[in-house]
Amino acid sequence: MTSDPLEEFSDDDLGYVPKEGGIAARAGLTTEAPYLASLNPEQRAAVESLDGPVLVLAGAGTGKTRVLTTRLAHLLNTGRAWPGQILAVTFTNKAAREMKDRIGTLIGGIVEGMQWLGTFHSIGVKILRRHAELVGLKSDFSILDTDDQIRLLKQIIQAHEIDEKRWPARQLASHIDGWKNRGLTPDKVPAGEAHAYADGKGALFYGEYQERLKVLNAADFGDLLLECLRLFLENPDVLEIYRKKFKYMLVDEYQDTNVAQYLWLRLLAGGHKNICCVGDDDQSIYGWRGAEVDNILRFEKDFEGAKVIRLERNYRSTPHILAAASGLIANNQGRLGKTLHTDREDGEPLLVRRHWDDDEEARAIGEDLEQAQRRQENLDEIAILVRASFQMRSMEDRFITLGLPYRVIGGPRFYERAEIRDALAYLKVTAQPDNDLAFERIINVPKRGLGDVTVRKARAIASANGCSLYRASRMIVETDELSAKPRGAMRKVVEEFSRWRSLIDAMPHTELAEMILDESGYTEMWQNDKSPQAPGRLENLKELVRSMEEFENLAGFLEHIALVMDVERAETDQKVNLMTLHSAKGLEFDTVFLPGWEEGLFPHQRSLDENGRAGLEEERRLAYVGITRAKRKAVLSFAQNRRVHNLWQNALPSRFLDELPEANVEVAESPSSYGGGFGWGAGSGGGGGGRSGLGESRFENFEPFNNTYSTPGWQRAKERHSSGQAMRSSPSLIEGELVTTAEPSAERFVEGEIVNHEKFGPGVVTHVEGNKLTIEFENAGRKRVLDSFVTRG
DNA sequence: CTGGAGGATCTTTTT
DNA sequence: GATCCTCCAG
Repeated sequence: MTSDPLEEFSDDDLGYVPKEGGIAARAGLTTEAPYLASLNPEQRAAVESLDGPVLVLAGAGTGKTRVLTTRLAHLLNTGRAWPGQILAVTFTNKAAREMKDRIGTLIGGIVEGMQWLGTFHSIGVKILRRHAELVGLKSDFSILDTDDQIRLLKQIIQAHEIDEKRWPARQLASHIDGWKNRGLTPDKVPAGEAHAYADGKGALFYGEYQERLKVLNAADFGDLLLECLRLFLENPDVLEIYRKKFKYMLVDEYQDTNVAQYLWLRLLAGGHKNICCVGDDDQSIYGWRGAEVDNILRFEKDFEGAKVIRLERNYRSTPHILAAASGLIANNQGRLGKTLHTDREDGEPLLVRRHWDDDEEARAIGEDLEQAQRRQENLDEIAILVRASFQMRSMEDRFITLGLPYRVIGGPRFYERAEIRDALAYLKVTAQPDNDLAFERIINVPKRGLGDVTVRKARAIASANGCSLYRASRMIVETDELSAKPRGAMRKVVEEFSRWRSLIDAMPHTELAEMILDESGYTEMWQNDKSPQAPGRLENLKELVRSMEEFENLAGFLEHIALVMDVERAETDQKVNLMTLHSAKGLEFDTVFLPGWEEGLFPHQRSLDENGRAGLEEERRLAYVGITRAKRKAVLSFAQNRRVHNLWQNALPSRFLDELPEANVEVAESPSSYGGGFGWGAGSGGGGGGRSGLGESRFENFEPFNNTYSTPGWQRAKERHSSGQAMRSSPSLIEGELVTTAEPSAERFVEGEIVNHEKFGPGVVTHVEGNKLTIEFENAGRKRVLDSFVTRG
């Protein structure tokens, strides 16, 4: 079969224009493709508007992925473009894979030709490797992960003798990431911002870091885009190649693009302007890592003559769920505005539950899950979505006790585990001897007597000779620079690596990997380790070798894992899903549990403190994402007491709960609510319900717990809450509300005051920070608590 | 150079 | 509570 047009198409046929009718015509299909018939009018418009800039505003559950894939199929089917002429970018590997799969089922094997369907990063790498020399790299440059990045920055910080305690490398890394996200090279960093780190050394270090990367022939994640952008800007001829090549562009989750990505897209779309962006401003939840909601809000201005298509018909959720989510998100100001509607008529209101503490919350959810299990419901269709990962622990504890099958999605990434990184470092050094960071990582793992001193000597030789650490190590063993013991150890390491390298082409890469791990003593190190995690780590190492089987060779495997930080595990058993709200985006479940709707946790205090109103709105979008994951049922809950860092904090119902339309919400006391043995102890002072302040949460005082809310601490907390609510109308004051808001002086505690805490007993206030008190308790030691938990005397 | 003890910091989310 | 880091004694 030489008639397959794809076989004749080479990626370098840039000027090639497919003949009229394209693949479909050749294959003898009719003009009215069957896949169009099943679309609703808006979806169809989104699929068929092929020319010029198009923004598809796709609300939650409106068939976004379907539109994207059908549009791709349509482009191919109508002969507008060959697979290799379409650029389709996503944010996650998962999304890219899913799109590939779905196109595959739609139009068969053509997917193979879609070489430019992938994440921003993977496409960036592909382009960079081809033109690496133009940005000061070699085409086999290595890709640093966050960990490598931090270690490299630490070296730079140390070289400048900066106190790393005061200026953590992490912080510098996040500044640099931020700059890269905004498309700023070191020379472009605004002077004011350079001062954010180490009294103005930020930009300087950024520059040095970039230089080091070039010497190491490496790029970090941010570079994959930024350097690509620089490549295009400095080499118009290169840009022109890609402008011609990509006749059509497709962008998924456009609301998540950062400035660098936006600039990159705009450059590429500059010629033909056939760019279609799909997204939902209401689901923009990645502002903290540089995403600019503004990109989507500004689309019509940026791309002249843009067509905007709204997908508002929801195929996922019940009317109650949709109405609740819509009511909530309507509180946001910066949005394009959409009204989701559905034809469904069934459904029950959202359930809001109050719990005493996080354990009770977990217990209640556990009971619901057991019931669902008894009713033979599909556990895969149930999810618990939490704001912060620490919330997962009480859930997991409970599920383990109950023997409920569950899976954690997103959790600690496989490739980020220490043992996996070590093993990978061995493989990397074998394949790429000049990978200094990898070599440094394992030069003394397992312990072989090559400590700091030895490594420093080797590094000195390396920089004196302008060569890599590995080469320097080879040189150093020929000299008397090292004393006998380290020299012998070093010689052994270096020789082993060169032996392993010589075997790369001689044996299957999986076997080689096993051999390296065994002969280096790495496996043995964990076998001798008595910690309870050790067997799991050995298991992970086996899993790693197993996962290598899918790849042709070592180099292919290493390239893959640099970009795909997660491993897909085939799961067949039915399990309840546990994950963060962020990783739930794009998924849907029959029933969704949303625990932890408390002020400070959700919305997260940090979001409010650091980003004020914008932070609050992003949190609200996160809430919107959470609710709209549910097809049939959503159960929201909040706990009045939550353990954070092992000390108890009292909490108030999230303002988001109050923003849900009453008609769509049903309030329930926790089914297993008996308050436990904690008790509020003191205070019976009656009549607490007298306040009818506008700001009071309607979830604070429902029966039958009313009487417990009259303690002085609770009263204070309520007042604070209402002052917080008052601030909602004057958004500029959002920052620092609740926890740091000053109360009327009469209520404040001062240092040295003797106080009593319901749980910890008597103690002395040693420090006051807003309403956070540090108290030296007679029996419980030093704790940080909120003032509403203690009484005078 | 190693290992253990003690201390600080932290828990938003990802390529 | 956990992990990561630093410091100090062998």
